[in-house]
Amino acid sequence: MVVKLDKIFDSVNKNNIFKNKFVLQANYTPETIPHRDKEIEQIAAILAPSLKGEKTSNLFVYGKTGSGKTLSIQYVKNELLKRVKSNNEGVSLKIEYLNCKLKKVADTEYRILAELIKKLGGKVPATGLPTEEVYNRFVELIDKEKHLLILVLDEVDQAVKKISDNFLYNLTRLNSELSNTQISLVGISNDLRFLDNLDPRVRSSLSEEEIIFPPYNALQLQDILRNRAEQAFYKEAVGEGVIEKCAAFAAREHGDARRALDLLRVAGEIAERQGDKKIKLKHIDSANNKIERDKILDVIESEPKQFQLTLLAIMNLTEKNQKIFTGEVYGAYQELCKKTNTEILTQRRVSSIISEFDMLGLINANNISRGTYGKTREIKSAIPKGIEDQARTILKEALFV
DNA sequence: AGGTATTCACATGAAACTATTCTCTGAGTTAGG
DNA sequence: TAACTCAGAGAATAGTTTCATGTGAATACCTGT
Repeated sequence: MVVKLDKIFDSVNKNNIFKNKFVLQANYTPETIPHRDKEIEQIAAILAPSLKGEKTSNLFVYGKTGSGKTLSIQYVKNELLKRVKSNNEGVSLKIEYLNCKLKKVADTEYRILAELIKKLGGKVPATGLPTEEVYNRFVELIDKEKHLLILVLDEVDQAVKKISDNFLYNLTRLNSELSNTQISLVGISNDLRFLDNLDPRVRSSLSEEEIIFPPYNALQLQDILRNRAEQAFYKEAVGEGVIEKCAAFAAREHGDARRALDLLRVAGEIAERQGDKKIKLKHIDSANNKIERDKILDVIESEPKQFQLTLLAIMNLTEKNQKIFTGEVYGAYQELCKKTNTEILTQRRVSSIISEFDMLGLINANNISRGTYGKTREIKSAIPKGIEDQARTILKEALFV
């Protein structure tokens, strides 16, 4: 055993691939953002009036995941703040960034406000207050002194989906209640249709300005990857065609740069673990599989118990039949509940759970009608064959079946 | 044969309920002066 | 009398249940030829 571990530790020590892995991690902010000059300039132009202490237009930013939205905004934000500091003209500018997607941080109106208050140096209990009161405290806090406040709401679509859009309406309307401070909103979304199903009042005020981030194409992705790879890896560690292949993979997925970087990092990790001195093309393939697999298994593992029971029921049934229906799933689910001594939920609820799995992409469900035999959903497992067994094991362990 | 009515087995939505978590408030209690 | 404790009221949220309503097409049921 000892020998084995030594080997592993040695291989880490030798580490002839990574120079600085941090560069490839998701939360790393590079100094340069290639191929986004135009967008950054636009953002800067829109937000520039804030330097003079004027309220800027509200801004709405679109773009698929990994197209550099957040990065660009952060960049402009930092530059603005730097400028304000050096200008020293007594303009008090605050820019707060908030990611609305993070669970437990910001998925209700209350929590978003609470989080903002916390970031601005205030304090508010995690629960117990009426939402109205939190608004008041928020207003009180920011209106105390003369400020210019720019709120950056990342993934607003998520927030609105969960909360309803009058939360945004309240925010836009807040300016009229403020005497000292002015608020501008910057919304970031990766859903292009998001604005369409928004209250017209909110829409018009939120999207005074709009910027669309086009996805990166394969060549641009290569640039980005090369840029980072230089810092992340030792010179000889990246094999021929590796960058190109990563870029190609990610380009296929709507030009997601984050995905491309992940791919490169995981490929590096795999190469390292296998004791190779170089990242080769085959490592990328395994990396691609691994990322895909981990994503699915993570989701499965972190799902609540009732969800896991439902999923196991579905998996057990799909093993026997190609096509299964809601009723059968509910039946199998009930059996499992009895076996595991779990409370049985109503069919209505299980139906919702099935819908959620569909959204997560763990299953495919289609509404079909079977004539006299009723209308139902036809369910198919979307878990790749290769990891079904692993998935099943995880489920069984989690449920003590 | 062709047309229409029925019927099934759920889907989908809305509202109401439950348990839990947390703050705030004010009454009652305690300890010190 | 000030400080402290503690129970109860009120809020918010997640996860559910209850109730109500919707629905697509295979089949049953007519109907007139």
